[in-house]
Amino acid sequence: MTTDGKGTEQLQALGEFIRSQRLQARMSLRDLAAKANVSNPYISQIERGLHEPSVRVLRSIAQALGMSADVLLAQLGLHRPDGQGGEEPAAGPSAEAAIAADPALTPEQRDSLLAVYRSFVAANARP
Amino acid sequence: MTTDGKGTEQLQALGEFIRSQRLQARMSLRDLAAKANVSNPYISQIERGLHEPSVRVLRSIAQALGMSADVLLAQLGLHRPDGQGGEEPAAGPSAEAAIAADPALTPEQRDSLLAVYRSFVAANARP
DNA sequence: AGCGTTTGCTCGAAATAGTTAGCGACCCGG
DNA sequence: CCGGGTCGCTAACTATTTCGAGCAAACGCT
Repeated sequence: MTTDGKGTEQLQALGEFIRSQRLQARMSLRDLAAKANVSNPYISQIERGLHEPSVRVLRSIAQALGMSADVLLAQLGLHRPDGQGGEEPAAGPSAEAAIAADPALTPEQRDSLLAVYRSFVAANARP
Repeated sequence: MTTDGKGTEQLQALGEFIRSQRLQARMSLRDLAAKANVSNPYISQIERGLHEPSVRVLRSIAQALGMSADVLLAQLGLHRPDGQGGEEPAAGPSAEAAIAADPALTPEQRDSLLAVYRSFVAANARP
């Protein structure tokens, strides 16, 4: 009700993002669950977009993954529900090359960032 | 359990903040409720710290009050649990520009990726 | 082969977020 | 003094999140 319809997409994106981060950190569901003080099945459900976690849980997960909670909240659509800004210059090759060449990142961080980027593009390209 | 005990404070702070903003906008509980598509009693309970609203409701309230949802989330304790207040631009337009300009990403994805990137760089610069 | 552990998942029950209905207190016009 | 209006709040109910217990498949080990 209310304003449903596209929230599901956001949820799935959030879940895939969390999963990609967890795998990148070589953690099992139970590892992450323990580190975040959340039950393992619940993490599983969140990763598959079946539930919308509360801010408390979101914060715990973010902390357990060693990242700011803003990132996860951004996934949930913290900004405008309607992504209409009005300026789309486009043009330019994908960010992959720039990430891979950035000297401010460690190799692991580059890997992680590229993984996230690819997961985004993949999710984006699915019909 | 877990790490509770201070969450109540945050909740009350959030509630008082919302109430003050609502009063400043000369709105009644019912006005705000209607504008945010939430029931009036629930707003009342939130304002008195009896419940922790979900991100969905939080976003609606923020929008109805004409402010960014970040502000309300910050009230909820989004800030660093580690009393470190340093968030600096630092400048390093390496991959940032490429990510921001990538046309294969949705606006939300761009923001997320940028947030991850910045968190990496920040962690990197930390002793 | 077998045993034990770990992986991710499904299925219910408990806790909590959220709603609809309605109450007493207050204000203003008649 | 009575309606009719709004104000914020409480009570009872429904919907959702979150948890604990247990399952099948896949792993290594002797």
